[in-house]
Amino acid sequence: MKKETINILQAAMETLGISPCPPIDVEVPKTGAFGDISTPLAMGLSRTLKKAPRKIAEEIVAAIKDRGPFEKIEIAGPGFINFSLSKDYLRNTVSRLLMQDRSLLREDIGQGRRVLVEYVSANPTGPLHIGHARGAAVGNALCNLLEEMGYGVEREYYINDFGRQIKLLGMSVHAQYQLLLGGASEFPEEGYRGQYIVDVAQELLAEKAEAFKDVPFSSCGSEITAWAYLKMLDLIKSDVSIFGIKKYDNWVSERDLYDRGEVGMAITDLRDRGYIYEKDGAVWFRSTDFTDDKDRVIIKTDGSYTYFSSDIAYHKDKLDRQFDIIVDIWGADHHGYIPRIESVMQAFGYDSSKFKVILVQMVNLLKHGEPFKMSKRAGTFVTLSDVVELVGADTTKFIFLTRKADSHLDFDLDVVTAQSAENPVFYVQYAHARINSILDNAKTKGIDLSALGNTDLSGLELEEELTLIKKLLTYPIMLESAARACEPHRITYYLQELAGLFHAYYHQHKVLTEDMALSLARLALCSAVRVVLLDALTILGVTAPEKM
RNA sequence: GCGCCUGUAGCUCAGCUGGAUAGAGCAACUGCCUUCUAAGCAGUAGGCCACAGGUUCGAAUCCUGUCAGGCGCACCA
Repeated sequence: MKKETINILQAAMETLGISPCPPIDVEVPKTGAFGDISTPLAMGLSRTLKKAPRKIAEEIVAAIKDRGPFEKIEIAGPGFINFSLSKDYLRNTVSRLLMQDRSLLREDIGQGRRVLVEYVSANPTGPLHIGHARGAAVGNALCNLLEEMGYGVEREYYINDFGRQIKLLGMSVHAQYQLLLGGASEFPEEGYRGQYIVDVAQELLAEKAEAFKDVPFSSCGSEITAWAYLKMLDLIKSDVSIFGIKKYDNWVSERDLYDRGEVGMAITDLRDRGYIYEKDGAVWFRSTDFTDDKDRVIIKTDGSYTYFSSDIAYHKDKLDRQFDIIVDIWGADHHGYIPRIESVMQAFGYDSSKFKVILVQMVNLLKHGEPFKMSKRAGTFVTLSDVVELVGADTTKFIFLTRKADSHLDFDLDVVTAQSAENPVFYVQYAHARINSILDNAKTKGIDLSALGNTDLSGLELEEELTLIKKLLTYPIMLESAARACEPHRITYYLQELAGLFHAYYHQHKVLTEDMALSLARLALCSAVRVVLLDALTILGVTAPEKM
């Protein structure tokens, strides 16, 4: 619908000899009174052409020779050109959807361009919690969306398996292991105290028996740490799977970056480019040459690297892999890092407009309406797997996706579980299940559904039916804007609107009636709605149940 | 103090990158199940889009300032 409109307008502009033709913007009007699709084109031209917008609109409309699928083109308001689709075109849409005409679902806007999306990347020192779940839901849906829109997507998880945190994990497990054996109980000051540490220590005991009993951390620490780290990685991978997130393509290890010498090489590269200097016994990156407000230390006076060093190496590694777009999804508490990473990108000569950071706001977890403070160190946190068990993966994902990534979000465990039956995800899923049930019903009545795509649809006359089809036609337009803006939450809103239109239609009109031709036409319409519901839910990573 | 994010109905949030008359879900009130699933539908009510300027044909949307909340400002990771 969008493409057809633009083509018509472009042809008209050519006829009028208006060149260069400005980019043509079309939009779906808020109400049907303004047509099915509309353009403010004439208003935008009024300045350069020095003519009244309505006058220009008249000229454009007069220059349209082939009206395409539109039966009515009219000028309204300050100079909008409003297009209304013919009923035949609308009915034909239903057939095309049933015949799997993919152009009605999405446009290939990616054209194979390669996108890297990094998300979650939680430290491998414990299970994922509710905060990570939001990043996971958004990242997963965004990847699905971009993939569907024709981009070559790689999903990536960066593992901070080097440095202090991971050592603390090893020390915590070591201490817990000694405790289990009744040994000395010197638990590290800032160690992790969650139940999962006890579980892992018990596993260690089961696997290695008393091999490390009373052995000091200094002599068995690296072995235990490496072992515990692998357990944590398994735990995270299992959480990802439990939550119904598609598998990652790449797990990039920070330690590997050091082992392969990439950190050193990245710094050498920056030095060659003239962005490195030494001061006060430390080595600095002059990020102020770019967007950062202060320079950053990368090698401390004691000779060790800062965390930023491996970040430099990691982002250079991303650049070396030649992606067209690089997306990092971070918790909003890391927003202060954007300028310095952007600076790194620019220092390596990369067009930083191809680098995009999506900030996912913190999840404000509530219990009984009260803030529930989580601390991994203290072991008081709600794990992702707990939430999935309590609330369900679909509901959790859908809730996270009904909001812009950077809006604050209260996740009240009581509300979410108590009202789960009124959750918007069920509203949408219910529409899908309901259609399924109607189709089943038709089958048991002996109606042949195999040729719905070729059914005569002239019986679709009702306002509700035409409105429903128009909504289906806006699906690819919505998907495109969601993909361009990297905002998968728009899909959830579309779904609620589509489901709403369907529920209303369902209540006002029987699909299966005495009139067989009409019944078939309505069954076809229902099937077409189902196609889109299923498609959109799949992109969100939410299931579409057959029955509820 | 500086920077980033947020401020839209009683509550939680949308608002399609500047368009036409401001949108939904909860909560409140009124109706609807001998009819394909009531996890549903129909209706009522609810607004100074934080505030003040500016930009233009046109602003919830862009710019400046103010106020309020959140989060960052390490030779930690």
